[in-house]
Amino acid sequence: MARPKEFDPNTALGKAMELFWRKGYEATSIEDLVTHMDINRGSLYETFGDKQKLFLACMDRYCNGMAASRLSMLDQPGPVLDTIRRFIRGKLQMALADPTRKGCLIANTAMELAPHEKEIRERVASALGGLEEAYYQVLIRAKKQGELRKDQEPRALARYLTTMMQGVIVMHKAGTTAEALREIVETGLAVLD
Amino acid sequence: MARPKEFDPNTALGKAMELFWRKGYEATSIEDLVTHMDINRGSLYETFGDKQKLFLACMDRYCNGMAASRLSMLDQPGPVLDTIRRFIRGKLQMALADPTRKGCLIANTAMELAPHEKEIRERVASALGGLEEAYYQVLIRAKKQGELRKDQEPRALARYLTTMMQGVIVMHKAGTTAEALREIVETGLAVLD
DNA sequence: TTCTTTCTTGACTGATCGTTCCAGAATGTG
DNA sequence: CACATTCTGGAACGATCAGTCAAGAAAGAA
Repeated sequence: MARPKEFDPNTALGKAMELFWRKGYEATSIEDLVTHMDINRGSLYETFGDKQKLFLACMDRYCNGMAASRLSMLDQPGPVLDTIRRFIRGKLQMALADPTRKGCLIANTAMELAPHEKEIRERVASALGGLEEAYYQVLIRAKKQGELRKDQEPRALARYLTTMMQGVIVMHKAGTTAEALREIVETGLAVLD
Repeated sequence: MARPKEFDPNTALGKAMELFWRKGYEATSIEDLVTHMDINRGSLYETFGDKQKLFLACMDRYCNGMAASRLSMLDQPGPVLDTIRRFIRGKLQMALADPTRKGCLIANTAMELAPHEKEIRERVASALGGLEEAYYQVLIRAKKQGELRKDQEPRALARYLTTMMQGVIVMHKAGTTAEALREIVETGLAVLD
């Protein structure tokens, strides 16, 4: 009869995600992971496969969290564009509340690994596409409710908003002040006016 | 009498910069550098110090190139805002012409190392500040010539433009198409309208 | 030609890398 | 209690890491 695991794979995966998110892929060693996840290296390999498979699982875990976050913030009553403004300002607040300035795992990975790893590039593109699609669906409603001008294209705006927030993440990691970041976001949101 | 070096330190530095720019800091080994720079490891250490000092020298080299590029594109005649538009579109063109999608060394470094390395964070902030300042000087002229509305703040717009381009870099590395990137940039430039 | 200084070549060091493997422990059924 | 199966702990493997060092080569002045 098999001995049950002494660790919870899901909890361990969450811890691995935190570490990869903060340090990146290359700078995170198996030793780092084993210590942070509080499991032994044999269990890590048996449960997750290898370092890259673990990383991919972490990206999935992160994207699941993002998807839930989008659902809870975009499906809200009131003026549609305000929904987007609140969502984006909320995202900025969350980033500003993070003293380690680890940014977004997807953006981090886009920069570090996407140009070199096809499977990772596809995962990143899929994640960004999901975020863009969420904006798009909301902007379509905004268009229908007359909140957008004729020349304001939902798809273009959705892509733009996704991109702008990536830029905010880069500036945040570079050390830009909270005040400056808020100003940048407000300036960028002017595209919706 | 000393034997002269068989390699040109400036040429070697340029090659190191290319490699760090493409692969990042952690993923680039001394072996990679030695091979790519076409010098031997003793010369690398004797000339540049160590890996991190070499990296910092590469950042300086990159920033010098950026500064020259800004000068040559921002000081131009004609409507001032068009100068910025051309500069940004030119930057996008340069990025799109790069099959390796290596992005911008400053943005890459902001994401990979800035949160963890104080000196690197300062260098990154300085570089981004220089770019922002260039936009700012041009936007002040635009304001004076009546090309900006009263509510359009040069400093806010300068920060915003710097940020938006970081976002474009992330999306480019993530695999976004040229068409989509052009649309994003045009949408983002609408803030200047 | 000799001598001094510096360069190149590449071996070497100690540490760490990702991954595999083994001994002993723990689990639960028969 | 015995047994089969799985888990934990952590050593070990082969490779690579950043950085150091020694032998021999090259340069040019005396």
